[in-house]
Amino acid sequence: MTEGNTPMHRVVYKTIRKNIEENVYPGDSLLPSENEMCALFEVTRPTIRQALTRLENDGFIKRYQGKGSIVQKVHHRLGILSIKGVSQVLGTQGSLTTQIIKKPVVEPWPDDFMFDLTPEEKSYGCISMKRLRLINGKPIIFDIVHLVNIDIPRFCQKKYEKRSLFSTLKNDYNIDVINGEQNIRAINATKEIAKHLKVPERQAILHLEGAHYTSKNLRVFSEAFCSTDRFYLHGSF
Amino acid sequence: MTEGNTPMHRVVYKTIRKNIEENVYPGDSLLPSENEMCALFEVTRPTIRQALTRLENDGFIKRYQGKGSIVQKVHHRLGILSIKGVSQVLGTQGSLTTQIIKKPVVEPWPDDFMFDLTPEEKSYGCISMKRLRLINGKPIIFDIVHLVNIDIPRFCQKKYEKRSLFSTLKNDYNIDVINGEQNIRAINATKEIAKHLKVPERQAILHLEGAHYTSKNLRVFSEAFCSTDRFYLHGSF
DNA sequence: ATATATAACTTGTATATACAAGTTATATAT
DNA sequence: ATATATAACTTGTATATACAAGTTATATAT
Repeated sequence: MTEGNTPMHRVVYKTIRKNIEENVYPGDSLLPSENEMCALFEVTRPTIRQALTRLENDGFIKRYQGKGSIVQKVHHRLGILSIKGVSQVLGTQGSLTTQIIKKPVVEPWPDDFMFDLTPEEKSYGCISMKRLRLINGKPIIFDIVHLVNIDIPRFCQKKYEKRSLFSTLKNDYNIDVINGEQNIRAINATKEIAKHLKVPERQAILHLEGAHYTSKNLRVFSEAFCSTDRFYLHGSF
Repeated sequence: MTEGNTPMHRVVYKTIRKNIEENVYPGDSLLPSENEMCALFEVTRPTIRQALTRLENDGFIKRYQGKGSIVQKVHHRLGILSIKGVSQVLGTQGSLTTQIIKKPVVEPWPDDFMFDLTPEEKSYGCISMKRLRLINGKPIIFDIVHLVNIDIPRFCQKKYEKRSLFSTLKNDYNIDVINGEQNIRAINATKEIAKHLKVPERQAILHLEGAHYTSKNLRVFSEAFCSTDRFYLHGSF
């Protein structure tokens, strides 16, 4: 009924999602039918359907009565929003690359941190790093990450140019993001932000403050500044 | 098993949601238990649970094992995001009021409309109106609505200062929003936008282009400009 | 080769039933 | 009045079963 302590509907959800993210089930393909998955996972249809409902809700698949479940193309995401090109000529928005502006380093929290911290979190201190994300060589996001310094071994020594921070946490440390929140504003670019994003100073920039809640005693905070002249954020509901 | 043509899990979802929105179940209160609702709606637990799962997913309730389902306070929403004050001293963000800048009027589509239109939609033309939304007298959103002119009787004669456009569609015309999408950018305020929002020209403004898909052959488009110096948009995932 | 009817698949909706795990109310002992 | 154990509630997880409604594959007739 469960695998270890994980309920089967969660096991099914995670497995299918992982297969989608790793292109085992590519975008636009049909997932195995519900009956096939019952055999695969050795559970019954209501359990499979619970997992599929959540996958559909999270945007990974779309279900059609009588036809099957179609895998949706994975978009680059920023919290609840995905990044989309002003011109769709890029296909899947071109390749997203990352430059590390400031490598991960242990330091005290900034004085006026954007989210309230618990006393425990304050006492741990934080690890911070700065990244620039580019699509086709054009900088579109400048972000500053802070995570609680709960003494994750060798975290600061790892390379993040080619690996997602969150997939590193998941794969190397078995730390999963459970949920999160984002605050969104528009600000005029400061000199520093303008320099990183290669836009004129005072140009309008999206400012996103996000907090991710994980399966361990670890919150990950991100402050992202996005240039939206050639790319925008997209949400559906 | 269904009510008219509506499956019971949807009837349950709509009824509970309506009761929450109309304060029959106020924020922070306990919903009736699943067993009580089975009796109320004359269905079984899986059907109730399907509706509750969706209510929780949409942010209306939060469920606690062994305890019950707590109604969440309703926030003013803009698509998938809610409006939150920079200072939470406002409680539920103060009162949101609406001024109609331009009353609903039938007119041709703008030449360079933000979303692609079908030939059918183009031939119908549109109804458009402009609104200003204020919190505690401070303008925060200037929005321009276009909806396809499918000949909704007396639509242009109705008052929208005190009524939601979407609740008017739902209650007077039985037209429900099914889903939608939003594109989000930051722009520098033009002279017109600055005037409406009472901010300096060229100040950074959130620009949201939204399309709502309804139960009838009607799409509703909204172009919103948001001042985020005292309020910001919030999303959770 | 083509059209049509039907079989066989798919997802959608729903009831019935059972037990696990968490919280709250109540009974009892002191 | 207080502490503790237990009963009674809640939501969480899951199997079993059946039929509805939509799509696709196949069989058959021409």
